[in-house]
Amino acid sequence: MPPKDPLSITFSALADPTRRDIVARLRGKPMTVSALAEKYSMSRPAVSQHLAVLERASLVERDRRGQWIECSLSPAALDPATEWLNQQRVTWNERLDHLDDYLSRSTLSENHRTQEGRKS
Amino acid sequence: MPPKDPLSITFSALADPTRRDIVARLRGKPMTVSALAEKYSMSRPAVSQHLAVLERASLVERDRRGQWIECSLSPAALDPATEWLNQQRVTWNERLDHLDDYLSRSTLSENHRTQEGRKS
DNA sequence: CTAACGTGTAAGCAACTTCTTACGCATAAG
DNA sequence: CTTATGCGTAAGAAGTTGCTTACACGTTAG
Repeated sequence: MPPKDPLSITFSALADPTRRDIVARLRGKPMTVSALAEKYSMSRPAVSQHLAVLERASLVERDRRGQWIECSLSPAALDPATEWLNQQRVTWNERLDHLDDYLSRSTLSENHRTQEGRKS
Repeated sequence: MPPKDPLSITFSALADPTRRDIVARLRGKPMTVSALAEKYSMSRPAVSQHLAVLERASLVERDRRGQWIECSLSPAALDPATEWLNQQRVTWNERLDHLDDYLSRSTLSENHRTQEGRKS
């Protein structure tokens, strides 16, 4: 069967609360697999498999450090998904002015040009 | 057994190329179910089931119009997913922006968690 | 009325997910 | 060396997904 397209891989990687929590937790600092596994009420292999899904989506990298493996985030892999969602917004922008309130604090930064101010 | 959380419902609804195409196609112009089904090489019940998934994610509304059912988007349902994705990126940039502070200060307090403090 | 159309639901099936336990392998420690 | 630790993979159970065909139900046409 044909391999899944990248966007589907990304979205289905994010369609699990444990994996989203891993991403959010790694957002602050890299962690080893066992340090991550302590945070969840499932077995360590289950966490390892979640990490494999995130790695397949290019969201997480694992670096061997002696006996330990340090997991770190590759947040650029979220860009295509974010871009797809923003693409949907473009056509809706007349009806979505309330989104500015919803997102303004997180999206509007001088470092990004992704969100142009809409006509007011 | 426990019901899925809203974010997981949204992301897994988007984790399918047919459903993303339906969302993109419905963007701006409502369509009937059969008009949608003509666009894909699968049976009409399959499209109907995809619509049910999108409806369960509050992304699509079906309105009976006589014999036909018109499908339209409920774009606000994408807000939480967009917000989550942007949150990840913002925190990543905050990390990079704070890196200089982090390296130049010997003591680390949680007082500098604001976005306003990040100018070069 | 009867027939055709637009649609949803039911049942079934193959493929995929998400967990488990058991095991293998490498590194570190005694 | 021998043992413990960190981690991955294998195999299997249980549930979910994505399709199919068959059918039911309401609406429109003749």
